Amino acid sequence: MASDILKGLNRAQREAVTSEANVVQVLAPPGSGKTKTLTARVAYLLAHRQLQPWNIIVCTFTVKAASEMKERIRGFVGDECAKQLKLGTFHSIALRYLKQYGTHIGLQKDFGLADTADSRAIVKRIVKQNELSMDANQARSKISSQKAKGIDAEEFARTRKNAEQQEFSQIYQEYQAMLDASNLLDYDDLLLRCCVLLRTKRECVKNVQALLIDEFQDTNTIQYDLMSLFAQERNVITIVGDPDQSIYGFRSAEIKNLSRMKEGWPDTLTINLEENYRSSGAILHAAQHIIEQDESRPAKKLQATHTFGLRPILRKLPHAQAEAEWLVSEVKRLQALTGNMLQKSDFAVLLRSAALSRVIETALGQAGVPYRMVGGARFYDRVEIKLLLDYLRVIDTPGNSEALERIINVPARRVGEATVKALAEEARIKGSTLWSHVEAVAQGRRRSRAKINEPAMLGLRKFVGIVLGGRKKIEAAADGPVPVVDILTLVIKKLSFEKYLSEHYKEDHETRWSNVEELLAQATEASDPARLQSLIEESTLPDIDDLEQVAVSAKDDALSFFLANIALTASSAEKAEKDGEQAQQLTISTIHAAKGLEWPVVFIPACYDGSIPHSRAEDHDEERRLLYVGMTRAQAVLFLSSPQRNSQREEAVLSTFLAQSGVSSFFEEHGPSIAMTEVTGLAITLRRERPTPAKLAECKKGLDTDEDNHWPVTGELPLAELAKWDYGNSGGQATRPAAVFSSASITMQQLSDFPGATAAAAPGFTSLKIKYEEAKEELTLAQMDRRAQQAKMLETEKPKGRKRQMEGQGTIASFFGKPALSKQTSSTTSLESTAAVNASDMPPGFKRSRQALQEVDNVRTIRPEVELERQNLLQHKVRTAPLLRQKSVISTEHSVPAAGYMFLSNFPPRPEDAEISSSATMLPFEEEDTENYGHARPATTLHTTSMQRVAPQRKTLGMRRSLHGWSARGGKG
DNA sequence: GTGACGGTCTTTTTT
DNA sequence: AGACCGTCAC
Repeated sequence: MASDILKGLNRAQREAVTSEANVVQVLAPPGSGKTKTLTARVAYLLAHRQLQPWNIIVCTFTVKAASEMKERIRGFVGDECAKQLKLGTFHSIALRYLKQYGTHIGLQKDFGLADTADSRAIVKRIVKQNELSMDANQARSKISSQKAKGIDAEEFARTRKNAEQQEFSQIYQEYQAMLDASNLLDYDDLLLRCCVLLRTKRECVKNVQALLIDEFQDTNTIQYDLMSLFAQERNVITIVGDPDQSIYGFRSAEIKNLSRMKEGWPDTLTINLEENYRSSGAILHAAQHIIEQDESRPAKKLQATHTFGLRPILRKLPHAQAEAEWLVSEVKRLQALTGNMLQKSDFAVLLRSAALSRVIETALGQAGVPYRMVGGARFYDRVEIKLLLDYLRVIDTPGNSEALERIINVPARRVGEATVKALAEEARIKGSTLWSHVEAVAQGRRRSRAKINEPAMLGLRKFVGIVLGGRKKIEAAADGPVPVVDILTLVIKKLSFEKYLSEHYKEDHETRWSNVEELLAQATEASDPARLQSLIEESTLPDIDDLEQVAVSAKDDALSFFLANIALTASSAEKAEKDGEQAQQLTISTIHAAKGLEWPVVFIPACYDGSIPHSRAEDHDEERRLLYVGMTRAQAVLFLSSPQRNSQREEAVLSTFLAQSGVSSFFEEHGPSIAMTEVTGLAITLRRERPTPAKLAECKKGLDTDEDNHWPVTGELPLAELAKWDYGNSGGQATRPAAVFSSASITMQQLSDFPGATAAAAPGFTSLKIKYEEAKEELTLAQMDRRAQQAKMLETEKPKGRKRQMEGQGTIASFFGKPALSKQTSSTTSLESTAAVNASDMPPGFKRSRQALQEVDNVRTIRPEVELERQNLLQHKVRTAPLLRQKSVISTEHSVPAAGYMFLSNFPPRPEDAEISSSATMLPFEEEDTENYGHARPATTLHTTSMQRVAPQRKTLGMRRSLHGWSARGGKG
C-alpha cells in the first residue's frame, strides 16, 4: 500500500507525503505535481496514521478541483473510503456545517442562498431608495471584501465614522437586514457564519483529525480563520500553494497567509517542489522570465524535466477578428501537420476576460470547430435556466424577494415596473415580505393602496397560482423526497415555456430549449431517491456526542439541496465531461478558471495593455502572475498574440509584461514550421505515438498553406485585405503615394502565389489591381525602412544566422510574412551553418556550448531526442546569443550558459555515453537520486535571477536528465 | 401612465 | 450578454 502511494513521486514530493510533521506547507510551482502530492498525503494519513476518512477535511477552491481530487483519492483508497472524506470547496463545507448546526447560532434551518444577482439587486435597491451616491456595484464588492476580512455590518458600523464610510455602512447594514429578512445567506456569509458557529460551538469540529487545503495562496482572511477553526482540535494541517499563482487578490486573497501560518504554527515544515513535469523547457523559460519581472518576488527554483521543445510564439495581428481567424488557422494547421496527433480537445484558448471570447467564438463557429466555454457564461446563468431556477427558488424560499421581482412579470403578464414598485413599497411599510403581500393582494385578502388595473391583477393571480402549485407539490410529497422534477415540470407547463422561448428567441430557441431539457435531466437525477440519499449521506457530518444536529432529510431538503448544489456548483461543461462525453472540442476559458489545468496547446490572445494587465486592475503584479498562470498551462506549444487594434478598434499596445526588453528573445514571431523533427518533438513531450509519414502526408492534403504566413508578422494587414480596409471607405479614389516603388518588381508568378490575387483577377480587376499595387508600394516602403533600421542595429550586435537569412531572402518574402526558415533549411541544418556564426561575436558561454555541441555531434550514435535538441539549438542560436548578453542565467550551485542549458542540460549523457562527459564542460552525476530516476540525477539546479547579477564565473556545466523524454523514448526505442 | 421593444454602448477575474 | 434609453402602442 505504502509503495503504491509513493510510486512515481520524486524525493521532495515523497517527503511532503510522508512527513511526520503536523503542519506542512508544500510550495508547489506550476506542473510540479501539487495535486498528486496532496492526494497522496491524504492516502498516507489514512493508511499510516489510521485516521478515519470522515474525520478528515479537504478544502479546495473550485468544484472542479474538488472532483478531481476526489477522483484521484479514490484511486488510492477506493470508492467507499473516498466518499466518506469531508471534501469540497470551502463554501460547500461551510454550508454543511451551517445546515446541520446553524440553529445554534440562530439561523433558520431552511435558509436559502443569495446568488450574485440577488445581492446585486438588493444593493442596487438600497442605493436607489436612499438616493445614495455610492455606486451599487462598488458597494457590493466592498461588502464582499469586508466580509472576507471577517468584518460584519455591525462591526463596521462601530468602527468607521467618516462620511463616505457612513454611507457605505448604511448600505452594508440595510443589505444584511434585507438578507436576514429574506432568510438568505450570501456566499461570503457561508464562511463568515461558519466561523461564528465554530467559535461558539467548537464541539462541532471536535472530531477533525486532519485538514488539507489546496491552492492555499488564494485563501482570504476569513478562510484562514476557518482553517484555524477546522483544525483547532488537533492542529494537523497540510497546505499546498504557490505565491506565484496567487490570482484572487480581488477576492481578498492574502498571500501573507503563508507567512502568517508559519507564525501561527512555528513548527511548520516547508517543502519546496521544484520540478516541472508539464511544460517544455522553452515554455517554462519564457514563463519564468515573465514572472521574474516582479522584483519583490523571492527568487525560486523551477526546473524543466522536458526537452526544450518549440519556442513559444508571440504573434502580432492587425485586429481582433484577424487574431481570431489566425488562431483558428493555427489550430487547423497544427492538427493537419501533426497527422491529427493533436485533437481538438488538446487546444485551449485562455482569456483575461470572458467577454473576449465573442470574436473567437464567431471565428470558430464559422470554421466549424466545436468548442466549449468554461467560466464566463455559465450554464446556470443562461437567461432561460436562471428564470426557471428563480421560480424554484421562490417556491423554495418565498422570502427571496429578488428572485421574485425578476420573475413576477416574466413571461410578460402585464405586471409592470410601476405595479411591482408599488407592491414592494407597501410590503416594506407593512414589514412583510414581498411574497406574502403579493399573495394576500392576489387572493383579495388585502387591498393594495396603489391602483392595480384589471390585466395586472389577472397576471398577479396567475403568478401566485404557479408558485402555490409548486409549494403544494412539496406538501403532497408526504414521506417521500420532494420530486424536484415534478415541480420543474409544473412550472414549465404553466408558463408554456417552450412556446415562450420560440416566440421570444426566434434565432436560437432550440438551443435554449435543449438547455431546459438538460436542466430537466439534472432535476430528474436529483429526484432519484437512492441517489439523493447517498448524496445526503456523503454531505452529512459525523455525530458529535451531546451536540444537537439538524438532520438533513430527503423529504424536507431535496429542493434546497438541488438549488444549493447548483449555486455552489459547476457549469454544464463539467457535467458533460463527467458524463464521459470527452467530446472533440476545443476549450475556451478564462485564465482564472483554467488554473490547475493543462493542455498540449494553449493560446492566450489579446495580450495588450488594458486587457492584461486589465485597465481596471490595481495590482499589476497580480496581472503578471495571471499571465504566468496562463502560460504555464501549456505543455508543448504556447501562442501569445496581440491585435494592433482591440475589439473597439482602438489602438492596442502590446502588454507591458511582453514589451520589456529581452522578452522577445524568448518568442518566435509566428507559428512554427512543422516538419518531422517537430512532430517527433511534440510526440516526445506529450508522450504520444508519432504518426506515420503516410498519415502525415494525408492530413497535410487538406491544408491551404503549411506555414503561418497569411498575416504579416509585423501585425499589418495582408495586401488583399489592406485594399479592403484602408481604401474601401474612400470610394476607391485613393491617392497615389508620392514615393515611387522601384526595388523589387513583382512577377506575375509571385502575384498569383499571393492569396487573393485570383480574386483580384475577377471582374473589376483593373481598379482592384491599382489599389493593390498602391497598397503594396506603401507597405513595402514602410517595411524596407524599418528593416533597414533593424538591419543596421543587428549588424552591430548580432551574428549572422537564421533571422538574418530570412531577411536576406528579400523584401518580398518577408513582405508576405513568409516563415523565417523553410522546412527544407531546418531539416538539413548542419554544423556548417554554425560556422557562419562569427565566434568572436558570441559571449564566452555561447562559444563553449557550441564546442560541446560539436562534441556531441562527434558521438557515434546520436539519440533521436539529442538530435532534435541539437537542431532546435541551431535554429535558435541567434536568438539565444543576445539573450545571454541581456540576462545572465545563474545557478545557485553551478552556472550554466543559457544556450548550453537549453541544449545539453536537458539531455545528459547516459552512462554508456561516457565519452561525452570526458569533456571539460561536464559534471559527474550525483548518485543519491538514482532511485527516483532509475539513473543519475544532475547536481545542477538552474535558476534564473534578476538582472543585477552579472554574468557568472562558470564553474561547471551541469547536466540534467529529462525524465519524460527518456521514458517516452524508452517506449518506442 | 404603462408596457413592450429595438438600438447602442460597455464588458475583470469567482464561490 | 446586459444595462440603459428612446420610441411606439395601448
